[in-house]
Amino acid sequence: MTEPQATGGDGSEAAPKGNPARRALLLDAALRVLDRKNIIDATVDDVVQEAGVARGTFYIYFKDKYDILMALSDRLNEQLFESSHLRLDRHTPPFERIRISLRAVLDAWTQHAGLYRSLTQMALGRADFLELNQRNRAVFLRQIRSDIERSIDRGHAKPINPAVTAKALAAMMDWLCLLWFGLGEEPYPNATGDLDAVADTLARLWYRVVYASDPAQPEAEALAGL
Amino acid sequence: MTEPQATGGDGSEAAPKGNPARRALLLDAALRVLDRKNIIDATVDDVVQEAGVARGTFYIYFKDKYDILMALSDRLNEQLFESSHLRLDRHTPPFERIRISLRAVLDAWTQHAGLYRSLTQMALGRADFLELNQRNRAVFLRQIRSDIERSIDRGHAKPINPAVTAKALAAMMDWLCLLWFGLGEEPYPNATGDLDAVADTLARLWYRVVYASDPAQPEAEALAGL
Amino acid sequence: MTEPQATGGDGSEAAPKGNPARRALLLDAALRVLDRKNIIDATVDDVVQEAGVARGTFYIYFKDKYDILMALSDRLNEQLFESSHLRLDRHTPPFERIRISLRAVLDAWTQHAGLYRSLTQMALGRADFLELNQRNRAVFLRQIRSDIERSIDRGHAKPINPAVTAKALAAMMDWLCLLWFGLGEEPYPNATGDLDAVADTLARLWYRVVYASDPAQPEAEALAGL
Amino acid sequence: MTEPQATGGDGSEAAPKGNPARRALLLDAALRVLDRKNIIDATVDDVVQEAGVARGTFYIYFKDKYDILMALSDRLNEQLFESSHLRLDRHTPPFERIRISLRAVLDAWTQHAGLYRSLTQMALGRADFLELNQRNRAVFLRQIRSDIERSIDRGHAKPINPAVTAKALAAMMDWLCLLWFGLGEEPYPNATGDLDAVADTLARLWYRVVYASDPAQPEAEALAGL
DNA sequence: GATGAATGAGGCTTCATTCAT
DNA sequence: CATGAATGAAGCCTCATTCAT
Repeated sequence: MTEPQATGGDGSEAAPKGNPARRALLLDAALRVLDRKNIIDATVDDVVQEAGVARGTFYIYFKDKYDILMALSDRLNEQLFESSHLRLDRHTPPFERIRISLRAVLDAWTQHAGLYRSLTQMALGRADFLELNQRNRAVFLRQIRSDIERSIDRGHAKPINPAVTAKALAAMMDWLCLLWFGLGEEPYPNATGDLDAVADTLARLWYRVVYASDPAQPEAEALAGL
Repeated sequence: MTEPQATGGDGSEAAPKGNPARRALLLDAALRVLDRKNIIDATVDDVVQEAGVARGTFYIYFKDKYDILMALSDRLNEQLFESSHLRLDRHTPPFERIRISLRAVLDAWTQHAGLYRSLTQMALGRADFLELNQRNRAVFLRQIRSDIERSIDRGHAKPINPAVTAKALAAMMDWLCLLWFGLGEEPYPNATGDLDAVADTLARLWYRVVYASDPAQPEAEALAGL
Repeated sequence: MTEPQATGGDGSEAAPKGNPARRALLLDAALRVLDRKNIIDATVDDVVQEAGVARGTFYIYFKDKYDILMALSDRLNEQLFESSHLRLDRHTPPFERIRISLRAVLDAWTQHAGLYRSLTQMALGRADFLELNQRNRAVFLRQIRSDIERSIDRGHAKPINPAVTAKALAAMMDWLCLLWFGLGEEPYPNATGDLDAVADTLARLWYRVVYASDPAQPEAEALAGL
Repeated sequence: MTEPQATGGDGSEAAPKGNPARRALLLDAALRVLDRKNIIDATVDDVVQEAGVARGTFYIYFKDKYDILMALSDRLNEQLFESSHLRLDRHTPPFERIRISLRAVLDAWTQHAGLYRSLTQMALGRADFLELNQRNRAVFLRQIRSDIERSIDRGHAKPINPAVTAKALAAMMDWLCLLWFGLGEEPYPNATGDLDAVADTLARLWYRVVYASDPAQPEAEALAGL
C-alpha cells in the first residue's frame, strides 16, 4: 500500500543546513498552509508563496513537501517536550491525573489541529509517516498501559488485556480529537467552548475503563480540579 | 482546508449508465487496487489495468477516481445493510450484545480494510467525503448513544454525557480498526489470529464505560454466547 | 493552413443510403444543435441526443460531423433553389431589383444564421469547406458582376473593376449578415425589427456603387415596390 | 481593421511573468504556427515544438492556446499603434484619403493574415473573441461613420443611414481581405501583385458610397497619388 | 545562499469511431 | 437497420525538481 520514502527523521538529526531563520520562516509558512489545506492538496508553491521566498529556496532546506511535514512534526515534538515540565503532583488522585492529562491533550490539539490532520493523512498512505506516528504515540501508549497494569496489580479491577485497552483508549482520543479539531465535528454543539466539560466526561469514561467503577466523589474531585 | 468537490453522492441516484457487469468489474478492480495503494496514489490507469479494460471505459461509469470510491462506499453500505439481518435475540444479555456487535465490526474491517482506509484518507481532505463518513457513522452513533441513555435511565450507572461518550466509543473502534486492519498495527503480536479475544476485551472495556462496572459473570456469559 | 479532409460532397451525389426519414431526423437535429453551438464545439453526441437516436446510428448516415454539415448545406441550397421561383418582373427598376434581392438575402440569413455561421467557421479552417463556400457564392458573384458590367456598358457610370467590385459587395453582405444574424451584432439597436429599413439603406449603398449616383426618385420607387 | 487598443482580454494588465524574450519567442512561434494551421487545429504542442521549448514552459506564459492568441492580438495592436504615426496631410483630398487608408489596410492584412484568420475564426465561436474583435473594429467604425455624417452634413450626398453604411463598408473590407489574404481567394487572378490597383478600385467604390458620385478627376488624382 | 525560469514526467479527460448483439 | 458499450488516440495541464545566474 505504501510508496517510496523520502525523508528520514529517525533520530539521526544532522544539524540543519542553511540559515536557521530562513528555515523557520518556511516551517511557519508551511504550518499556515496546512491550516488551510491538507498535505495532499498543498504544493511546494503554496509554501514558498506563503513564505515570500523563491521556489528554489525551498529545496535548499527541504527535500520535498513531505520532508517539511516531518520537520514540522519534529519541531512540535520538541516544543511539547519542553513545555511538559508541568508535572503532576505525586499525590494527585487518579481521576484528577487522568482529567488533567486529557485536558492537556485537548489543548495540544486545539493548537496544532492542521498539522496533526496532515500527519494523520500521510500516516494513512506512507510507511515512513506511519512509523513517525507510531513513535509519537509510543510514549503515551506505554504510560496508559502501565497505568492500567498498575491498577490491575493493585486489585482495583478485574484483569483486562492492557495492550488492547491502552491502544483502544489512545485511539479513542486521537480520532475523537482529529474529528473535532481537525475536521470540525464537535462532540455536541458548541463543545469547543467548553473543553473542561468534555475533558471531564472523557476522564470519567477513562476512569471507568481502568477501574470498572466511577471515581469516589466525582463531584468533589471535579470541584477541587477547578 | 478542502477544495472544490468533483463527485456528488448527493442522493440523486439515477439509474447507472451502461452494462452493470462492467460497472461491477470496475468496482471490483478498484477495490483490489485500494488494497495495494491508497486512493491518493491510485490512478484511473491502475483501475482500468486491473480491470483489463480501456481507459475511456472508466469514464462511462465514473466521473473520476473519487467517484468510484464513493460508489464503492455505497455498494458496501448496501451489502452491510443486507447482511445485517442477523439480529440479536431480544433476551441477549448486555455484555453479549456488545461483544457480538463489536465482533461484527471487526469482521467488517478485516474484509474491507483497504476501502475504509481510503475513505478515511479522503474524509481528512475533502468535505464531501467527510459528510459521507459522517452519514455512515450516524446510524451506529445513534445506537450507541441510545444504549447509553437507556443504561442511565435505568439507573445502571451514574450519568455521563451520552453525546461525548458515544462519539468517543465510536471513534475508538474506528481508529483502532483502521490502525489494525488498515495499517497493519496489531494491538498485540498475532492479535489478528485471535479476533474473539480482542472482541472480548473491547466488549469488557465498552461495558465498563456504559455500566461503570464489570459484567456480572463475564465467563459464564461468554460461554452462553457461544 | 488546412488539414485532412473527411468529406467529399463535390456534386457526385450518390443516393443517400438508409431510411430517408431517419436521415432527415438527424439533419434537423444537427440544425438545432448548430443554432446553439458552433460546429467546433458541437459533437456527434450532441446531435444524436438531440435526435434521440443511438450513437452508432449517426455513422450509418454520415461520416462525421463535417459530413452532416455538408449535407445541411446541400439541403439548404436545394431549398433555396426551389423557393427562388419568385422571379423579378422584367420591368422592375434597378433600385427595386437590388432592394428586393438584398431583402431576400437578409431573410435567408434570419432563417439559417446558425448554419451559415458554422459553414463560415469551417471555411476558415478547411479547404473543402472553403470550396463549398466559394461554389455557393459563385452564382451570386456572377450575377452581381454582370449587373455591374451591364451598367458600365450602358454608360451609366464611369468604369470600375467589376471583379473587385462584385467581390467586395458580396463580401459586404456576407460579413454584415454573419455579424448581425450569426453573432448578434446589429447594425444599430433593434435593427432586426426593421429589416426593410436596413435593406433600403443597403440597396441605396449598392446602387451608388454600381451607378455612382442616387436612384432617381428613391421614395417613389420604394412606394412602387410595395 | 485593427487599432490602438493596448490591452485586450480583461484589462488587468499585470506585468507579464517571466522572461520577456521567452515570451516573445513563444509569440513568434505561435504566429508561425497560425500561418500554417488555424487555431482550431493548432495545439499547444505545435507551438512549443516550433519554439523549441518544453511543454510546461508554455504554461508559464500563457493559460492556453486561446490566451496566446489574445496576446498576439494585443501585441499586433501595439505594433499597429506605434507604426500609425504616418498621419495624413490635412489638405489631402477625400478620394486620396480613402485610397491611402484602404491601401494601409491591405498592407496590414498581407502581413498578418494568419493571425487575423484565427482571430476571426474564434470570434465566430466564442463570446470573448467576438468582443475583442468588436473592440478592434470600433475605432475604424467610428471614423468611417463620422466621415459619412460629415459628408451628409455638407450636402455632398442625399442622406443614408450612417450606422448601417459604416458597418457595411467595414464588413466589406474585413471579409474581402480575409478571403483574399487569409484564404487565398484573390479578387481576380494575380491581384496580390497589384495591391495599388485594387486599392484604387475599392477607394472609388467607397467614394461612391459616401458621395454618391465619382471623384472629380479620378485619373488625375490617381496619377498624383503614385 | 537565493533566485525563478525551464523542464518534462505523469495523470486526466474527451470524443470520434468501431463492432458485437 | 439500430443500438450503445467499448475503445484508445490525442490533447490538456500541473507540479516537483533542476540549474544557470
